[in-house]
Amino acid sequence: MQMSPMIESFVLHFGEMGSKWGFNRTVGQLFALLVVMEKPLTANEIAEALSISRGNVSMGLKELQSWRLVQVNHIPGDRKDYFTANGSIWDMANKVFEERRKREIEPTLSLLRDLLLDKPANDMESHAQDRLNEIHDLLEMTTQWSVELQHLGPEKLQTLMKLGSGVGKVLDVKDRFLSRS
Amino acid sequence: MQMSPMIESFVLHFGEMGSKWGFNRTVGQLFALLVVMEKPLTANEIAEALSISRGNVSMGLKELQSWRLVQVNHIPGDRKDYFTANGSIWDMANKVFEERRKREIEPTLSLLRDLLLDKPANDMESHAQDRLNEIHDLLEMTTQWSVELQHLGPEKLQTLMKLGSGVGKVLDVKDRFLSRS
DNA sequence: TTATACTTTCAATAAATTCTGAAAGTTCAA
DNA sequence: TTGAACTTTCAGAATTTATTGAAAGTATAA
Repeated sequence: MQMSPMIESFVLHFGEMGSKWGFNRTVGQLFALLVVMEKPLTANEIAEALSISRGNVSMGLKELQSWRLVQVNHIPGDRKDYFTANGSIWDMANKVFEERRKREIEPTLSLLRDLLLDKPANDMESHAQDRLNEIHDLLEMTTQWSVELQHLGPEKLQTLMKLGSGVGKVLDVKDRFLSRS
Repeated sequence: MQMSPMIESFVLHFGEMGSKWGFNRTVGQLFALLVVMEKPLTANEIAEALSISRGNVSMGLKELQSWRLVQVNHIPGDRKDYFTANGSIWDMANKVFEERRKREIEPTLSLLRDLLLDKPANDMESHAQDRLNEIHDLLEMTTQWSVELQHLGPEKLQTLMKLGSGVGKVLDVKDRFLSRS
């Protein structure tokens, strides 16, 4: 399976960016390839296309499955696993976002909660706790918000985003509306 | 400079999380320590507190400066550099967010724009371009949005976040308001 | 049950990243 | 100027992470 130059640059770039996005190079490439390909691919085709070992592909697919980003398909009478990217681009972005929240934010939030339970032993700790508290509140608020935005569903979210900074105006409208009643 | 157990767990945790947040362990620890400390610290104090080499501290501080997260202070009659975290927790979160956008999103957006300029050579490329286009639009929209939200300023942003999923209702209110005139 | 066509695992190795500490650089008071 | 007090740099060492490929595992058809 030969990649066209366009697809190849995309795949390689996603590999490089992969590390910034929470997975490694191979996983990034794997994902990019599956997203861009029309047909489901077998593990061997993937290994060949990316010039990496079969074992590495297996690991990478496992990782992508833990992110719920790929789907396994079967063809009747064929014993191989066929892989595709799972869901629309929007769905995938959502999953990456959510997964990263779980991995990057939740553990910190949980530690902060623990540390804030203890009484500060001295001035230094007291000041430190103030800072921890600010961080906790910020993380909690943004987490909460992102959860709620996801529940809003794609359509409303898209409306909201297109509104852009116009959101400020909407808030004003709301204030005016409320103060009238 | 001895860290209290509470501060130590915080610092160590931030070190571990650091890698998920776009910097390495040492940089994460450095940052956590500066955030939590009331007084400015010298590079030597930091090295001692974290039990790492002086050179490593110098590198780490340089990195944090590139994120605009630390400030250098001087005390008259003292030749040493004194470091503190720069701005409120809110400011720092903003900076991290913005910096990550620049590093994680912009390069991809720029590559996608390039790849979308070429005419697709065949069916496979045509399908691939459709996918690239979806990704491009999504990234562009969210980038745009996050820029505008930042310009909104902390107060309005906080109002908006506290509104949570109530934002859906506000959108409805806006619709009703508009359709009346 | 065996052979076959596949997948997964994992120990060894390769590659990438981080860290150290000695040396070089800078600044400033004397 | 000099030299003391500091900072930065960078080559090599240590550590961490990723990759390979051979061996083990699994499912199916005959």
